[in-house]
Order: sequence, then C-alpha cells, then structure tokens
Amino acid sequence: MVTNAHVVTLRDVANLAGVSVATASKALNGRSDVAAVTRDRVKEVAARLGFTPNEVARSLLTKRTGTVGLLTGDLEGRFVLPILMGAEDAFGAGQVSVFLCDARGDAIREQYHLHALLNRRVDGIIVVGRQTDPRPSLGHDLPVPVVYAYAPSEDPSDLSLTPDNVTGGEMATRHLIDCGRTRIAHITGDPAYAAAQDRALGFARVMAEAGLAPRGEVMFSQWSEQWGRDATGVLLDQFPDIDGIVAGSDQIARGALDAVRDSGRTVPDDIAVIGYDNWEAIATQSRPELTSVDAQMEQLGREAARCLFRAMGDEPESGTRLLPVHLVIRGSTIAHR
Amino acid sequence: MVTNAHVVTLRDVANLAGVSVATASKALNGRSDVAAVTRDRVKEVAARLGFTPNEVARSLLTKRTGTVGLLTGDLEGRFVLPILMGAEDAFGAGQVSVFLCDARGDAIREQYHLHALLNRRVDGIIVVGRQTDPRPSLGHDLPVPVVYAYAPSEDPSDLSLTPDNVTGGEMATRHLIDCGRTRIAHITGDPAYAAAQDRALGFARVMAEAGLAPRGEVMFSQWSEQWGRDATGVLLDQFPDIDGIVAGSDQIARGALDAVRDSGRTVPDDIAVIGYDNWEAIATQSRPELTSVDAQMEQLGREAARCLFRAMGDEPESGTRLLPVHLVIRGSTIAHR
DNA sequence: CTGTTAGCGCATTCAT
DNA sequence: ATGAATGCGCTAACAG
Repeated sequence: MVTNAHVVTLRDVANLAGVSVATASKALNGRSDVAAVTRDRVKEVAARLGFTPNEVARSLLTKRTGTVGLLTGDLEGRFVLPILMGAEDAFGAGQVSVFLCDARGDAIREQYHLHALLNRRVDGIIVVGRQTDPRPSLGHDLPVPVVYAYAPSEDPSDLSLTPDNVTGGEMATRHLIDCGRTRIAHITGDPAYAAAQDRALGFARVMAEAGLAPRGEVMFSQWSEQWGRDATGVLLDQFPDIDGIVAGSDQIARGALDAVRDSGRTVPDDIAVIGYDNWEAIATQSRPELTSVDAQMEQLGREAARCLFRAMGDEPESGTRLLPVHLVIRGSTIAHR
Repeated sequence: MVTNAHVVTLRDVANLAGVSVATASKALNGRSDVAAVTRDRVKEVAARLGFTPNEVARSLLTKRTGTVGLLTGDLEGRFVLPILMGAEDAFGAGQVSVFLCDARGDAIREQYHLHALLNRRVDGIIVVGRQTDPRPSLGHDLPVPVVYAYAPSEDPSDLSLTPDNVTGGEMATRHLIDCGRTRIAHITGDPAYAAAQDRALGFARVMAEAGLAPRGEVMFSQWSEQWGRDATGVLLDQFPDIDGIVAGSDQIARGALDAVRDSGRTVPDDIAVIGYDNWEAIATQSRPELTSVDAQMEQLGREAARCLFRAMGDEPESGTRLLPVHLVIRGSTIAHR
C-alpha cells in the first residue's frame, strides 16, 4: 500500500534497458527475433523493477482474458464445492483464473452475474447446479461456450456433465448382493429429486436381475438422519429378517446405523448398510464406517474444465454425459477381522 | 457460440445512432452534457444491438478493474466456504467480481496465484486461512490492499479478522453453568491448533471465575467423533458424577453424545453437552440436537469484504480484530418439554 | 535483429 | 450539446 504510486510498466523497462517497447515485449515474451544479450538485459531490468505485465492491456489486444466464470446456484450445497475445486485445479494448472459467482438460487441474480461475466469478457462459463435435475439453459446466443456441471441443461444441444446415478444405485445394490445379502430394502430422500429416482431405478433393476424381491416399496422422504432412523425402525418391525439396506444418502445411512444398533442388531453381521455420496465427515465418523458410492465430484469439475477448454478452441460438443461413480468399501458392509 | 463473430462495440452503437463514440459513451454513462433525445436514441440502439460495455477496455483506462482476489489455502476446509460466501455476497451487491484461488496449502502455488492476481490488476485481496493460527504475511510491498480472514497475519501491521475463540470458550462454559452444571470437563481437539488453546483458555477462565474445579485436565487430541467417544468413555469412568461436557468441536460433541448414551445416561438430563462451530449437518442431525457456538463465518467474510472496500478507498486499517461469536441453544443442554 | 506504426475499446479532455 | 483528439499498456504487423 505504501508502495511507489507508479506501477512499473513495460515502457519503464524499455527505457531503462535502452530499447524500444516492442523489443522489450518480444524479449519478455520469449519471441525468437531478439538478440540474446538484449533479452538478458531486458529481463534483468524487468526483474529489478519488479515489472508485472498488465494482463488487462494484453487481454484488450488479444481478445482473450484467460478468465472463466463459475456460476453456481448455491454455494452451500455440499456437491458444488468439490466441483469448484476440480475446475479451479484444472484451470489453475494452466493460465486461467476463475470468477466465482453465487446466484443463491435466484434467477435474477444469476442473470446479473451472467452479464457481469460477459462484460468482463470471460472466455467461457461453467454452470454448477445443486441438484441433478435439469435446469434451464442460459441460451445459445452467448458469445462464449458454456458447460453445465452436476445439474444438466434442459436443452440437449448444450453440453452437460452429470454423475451417473442410475449406475450408482446399481453398484450399491450389487455390492450388497455380492456380500451375500438377499433381503434388501431401499430408503432414500425426497422423491422430487432426480437423484432419488435415478438411484431407486438402479436399485430396482439390479434386484430384478438377481431375481430378488425388495423388502417393501422404496421409502422416499427426506435427506436426513432422522428419516433414516425412522424408516429403518419401521422396516425392522415390518421385515425382521432384513439383511441389507441401500440408503439414498450417507445421512440416511447413518440414521439407519443408529436404528439398527438401537434394535440390538449388528452392522454388518446382521444387516449390511450402504450409503451414497461418500461424504467423509459422515462416512468415516460413524460406527462402523460407512461403505458408500462416491460420485467423484472433483473429477467432474476437472472434466468440466477440460470440456470448456476444448470448446474454447475447437468445435463445441453437446449432449448430456453421465460420469462414472465408484464404490468405497468400509466396515458397514464388510466386517474387519 | 453460433453468434455473430463480431461482438458489438461502442463504435457500432455510435455509428448506427449517428453520433460520435464520445457522445455515445456519455449518453450510456449518464453524463449530464448530452441532449435527452440523443441519449434516448443511443440507449435504444445499444439495447437493440445488445451492446455490452467491455469492462476490460474500461479497466485499462480507469485503472480499476472492479475485481478482487480470494486467496485461500484450502477450499476443503469447512470454515472457508462460508467466508467465501459472505465475501462474495458483500461484493456481489456492488460491482465487484471475485477471483477464486485455491493454493492447496502450498506456498509456491500461493505465490503463483498471487502473481496471477496482481497481473490481472485486482483492486484488492482477501486471504482466507483454514485455521486461526497466524500465517505469514504476504508482505507490504503490494500495490493493493490485503485483508486476512480467519487465519490472521503474523504481521500486526496487516489487517486481520478472526473469530474470538477465547470468548467462545467462555460462552460455552458459562452456558453450562447457567444450566446449573457444576461438574464440568472439557474435551477438545489437536493442541497444536490455536483454536483449541483459545477455547480451552476461555473454559479455564470461566470455571475459575465461578469457583468451579474442572473435572480433570483438558483433554486434547483430535477433532473427531472417535476421540469424542473415547475421551468421554474415560471421563465417565474417572468422574462418574460429571454433569457437563464442553466439547471443542461439534464432531467431538457428537462422539460424546454417543458415549453418554452408551453408558445408559441421558442428555441433557444427566449430562449436558455443548459443541463448537454450529456445523448444521452435525448439530441438527444428532440426538438430541446439539447446542453449539457459532463463529458466524459468513459474517466474517462480509466484514472482510467491507474492510477491503474501505482500504481500497481511504486509509488502510491494521491490527487483528476479534469478531464476535454467538450461542445456538438446542436440546443437548436444555431439554424440550 | 530492432524500432516505428497501428490499433484493441473505451472515457476524457478540449475545441467547436 | 457534440465531436475530434489523446492515451490507458500492450502486441503485432511492418519497415529499416
């Protein structure tokens, strides 16, 4: 703050090095047509003066700012953060800086932020939703490419990346079956969420394939531990022979763990429980630790960044791509020994 | 993407409106010396063409980009996210866009990001740490103001904002005493954390003031539920008459809840438990819900933004300011009835 | 190899 | 009230 009022410019460097601004520019940018001695001298002076190239000026000229916008609906959501991290990471390795915009679930604010981003001439935009339900497209009359992450765009001609929840539900269910369970129920969250429906679909498919009858209907309600406890309580009364529970989220699974223990049964010996999301704070802190399906959000963010990068160069892709999820096995399905 | 290759510029607007670029600029920016009819015409044309002022060009001229950098050491941390949200919110209300940079705990990366931010000519920087332990200063030879949030700078001539953990520890302890508890212990996390030490200090002070002897030494170890369970188990053996536990975090508190229940005792009737951080996912999902101390991170982020805003204008402030925390009372200290 | 000339898009003098 | 000229800091043609 107390520094020299004058930020040193390329002109200062050139003057002090006794060359023209153009030559200084070439020297600093490693262009070939400049004498080695000259280059060294310029670089030395630049370093001595603490010269930092003004990206703003450069951007104005090159029509590329080296910035992208990360437009999120809701920062609070557990899922957006890893996506941000992945994207930030993928870009950070390059030369791109990231503008973070939180619309707080408000369409007006989103529009406002979108304009700010366009005015700032970002090279591209990643839209990160909080749910896997399709969301309205930003439209196609934008001067920059857009990639939708987690929440896909309603418009199939946009490029969207979203985790494969159906396969996730299948994997979870198959894992319980592989563990020798046959009397399995599915407790999950809000039926209004595509995530809940998709996972339930995966569950139903694998059960049918295996020729197993689910213990009761799929139980939809809320994404909370409370619901996990309550639903499990009902389940244990209704089907005392139950030996496996596929939960729609780690929180629900954790509630299930508590209810099973309260009933005097043991996890995983009597009943195996599997969660979803692999939320570390929940999954690794419970007793026993929770086997869970990991949607690899950070990976998704990285991939979104790569897609955007490609779209900024060549032809843009389109369509909704389902990204793979994977299983993290812990003590709630396979006991330690 | 398929749009007009040519982004419309002020010159286009001026041409079509039949005025000079200068006049168009004045009209759009609401300067007084322009005829009402002319202004309307220009505005109409601008709207029709979908003109968006190029902030990059404007920045080059005005020497202000309307951007700030949010430099964080670790996005994963639960504490930085609300701070980001608060800052983003406080700025978003104005005209400032936020660059998000995650150094991932690496000093080299931090330096790298710092340079990128300076090259992009941000108007200011907020440095967000993951712990409340003081961190190295970015230095004073920067051309823009810096505010440190959560993790204060080691240099007292920097401006730092950090939550008041000592008072937080005091509040928690006093609350238990107010609830009629007198045989109180303190279980907390890693003793290497300033947060653990500060809260323990607050605990010790209030106990002394109240003339109460803590049940045993403060138990330091890890910020985990496991530790909360284990420590509480020991405590219950050693001091069977215990009636209150001040936990250094919500996770520890939750472990304590489990251990207390396992011992056949009841919370809060037999033993009151209070957590720290007010981490919703933990505090509101436990049985009973957890009373906790909230450090108001979002508030801290907002305040950091305000401070930076001020520093960008007038004289910069300095020193480490402790921000107030507050108590959120739930069922783990006062039973419902 | 180096320097000169021309802008990038815009806001701001200063004439008119 | 309007417009022509100037320049922010830099890169990219050119010409020397």
